[in-house]
Amino acid sequence: MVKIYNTLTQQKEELRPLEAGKVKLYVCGITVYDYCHLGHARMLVAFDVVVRYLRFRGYDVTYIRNITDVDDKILARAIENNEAFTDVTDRYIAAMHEDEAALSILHPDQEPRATAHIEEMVSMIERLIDTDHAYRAENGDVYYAVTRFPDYGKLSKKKLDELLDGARIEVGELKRDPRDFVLWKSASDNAVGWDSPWGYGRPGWHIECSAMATCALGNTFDIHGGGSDLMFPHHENEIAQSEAATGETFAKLWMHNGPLRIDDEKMSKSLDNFFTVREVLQHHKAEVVRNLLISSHYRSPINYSEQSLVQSAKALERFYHCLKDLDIRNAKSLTNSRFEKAFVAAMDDDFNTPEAFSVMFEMVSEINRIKVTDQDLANQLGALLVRLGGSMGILQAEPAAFLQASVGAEIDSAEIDRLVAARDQARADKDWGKADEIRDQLTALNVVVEDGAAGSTWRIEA
RNA sequence: GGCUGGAUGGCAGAGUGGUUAUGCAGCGGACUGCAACUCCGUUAACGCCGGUUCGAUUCCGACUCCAGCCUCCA
Repeated sequence: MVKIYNTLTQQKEELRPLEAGKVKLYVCGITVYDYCHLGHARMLVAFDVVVRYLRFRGYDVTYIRNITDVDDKILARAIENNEAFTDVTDRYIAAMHEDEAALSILHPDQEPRATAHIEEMVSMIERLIDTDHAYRAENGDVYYAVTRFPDYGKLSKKKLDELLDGARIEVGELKRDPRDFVLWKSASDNAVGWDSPWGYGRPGWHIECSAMATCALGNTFDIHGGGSDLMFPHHENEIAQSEAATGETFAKLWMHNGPLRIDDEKMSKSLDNFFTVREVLQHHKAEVVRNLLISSHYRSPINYSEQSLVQSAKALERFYHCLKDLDIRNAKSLTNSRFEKAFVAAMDDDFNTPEAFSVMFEMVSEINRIKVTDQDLANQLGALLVRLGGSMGILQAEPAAFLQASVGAEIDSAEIDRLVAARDQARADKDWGKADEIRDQLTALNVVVEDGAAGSTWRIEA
């Protein structure tokens, strides 16, 4: 029984899909005007774990994550670079797919783009105008009349009159109410845009998700997710638009992942602490980054720092060290063990990855303890460990490959093998001085040698 | 100012009305030529003040501090 924290009700709820065994999930994706940053990665990984785990639990998940491929920032970037806005979006969509692949993020089942759903947006806006939830301003803009939706604020727990205090009144205001938000922006004929009943223009940001989500999943679906910073106004507005247009509940359950911080500061361009995924992956193993992103609960803030990366790397080293001597491939995963039950209980409880990790580390201890005396059981436990790790998208690499991989510096593994063999010979000759000298050379290369019963192995020190 | 969430051992980070989270680090021991890896043992915590209770880190209330959102934002 999977329980998920619902932002709407502010409590954990049992997952009861509309259709038994099937989960329909919509997540707000990325606006593609630049490379993905670590905050994006956090969101992508958080929902990747949701999808992987629900599938692990036997659910048939339909995962939709949109791409915002038209908006002011994209258009500004296109002008800046003197290129077509589609050149900008094509480039960053391709880059996003590369980043996702590197971080072992599964493809959504559909990746709808805003520009491919203008028609649906227009017809939704028409319905909103017909029902007096929206109005056309003099210049062709269309606004949503927030006061016409009594439930406005139910997701972010804001009261309409409280919003008035903070609302910014813009110069040349065309809105009837400062809290209203734009559904359709009029545009000059030479700008990017589409024809509409209200004139040439382009859609507002919020309407695209309402249109694409209902188009792909129906008026009502199971889970809607996104970053916590999207809760207001984006998700609040999605609810207002969709529920006013369809008269039905939009998403039953809302999930929000917590923010990513950099060295204990909010990540922002002004602080110049903005890391892109590809920058980070030049210096760190993708799995280490991914593991860092799931080592805290998805709703908590995560701090990204050199220290937290080292911790993540060490945790993975412990796993892979344990798996290294096992024969996983020919082992059958243990079923129904107390470990699996504890793991499932942890993950069923709102995807509690830290608690799941504690179970997995207990498995590591157990495997290390018995691996000499009961190789068979150790292999089975190892297979289980890999299977459980798979439900979170980790531990799928070859242990030796993980341990000997290095990022950034080129490693000459043949040379290392030669040094290790030479040291082994020196040890066989009981020439400790020479053996230690070679080890010093290896240490200088960031290589740690480990002498085992079956000979010496090496790994790259994180 | 409003709303939401948080304050746990040296660090990271779960959880629980009474019993070891877990990882890293520390300490003692085993293993090792010495290490590394691993194992065994071990130290150490629940912001502050009240209340409920036989008993609270865990429930309730006040307080202090922190973060996020209220503007584009994953």
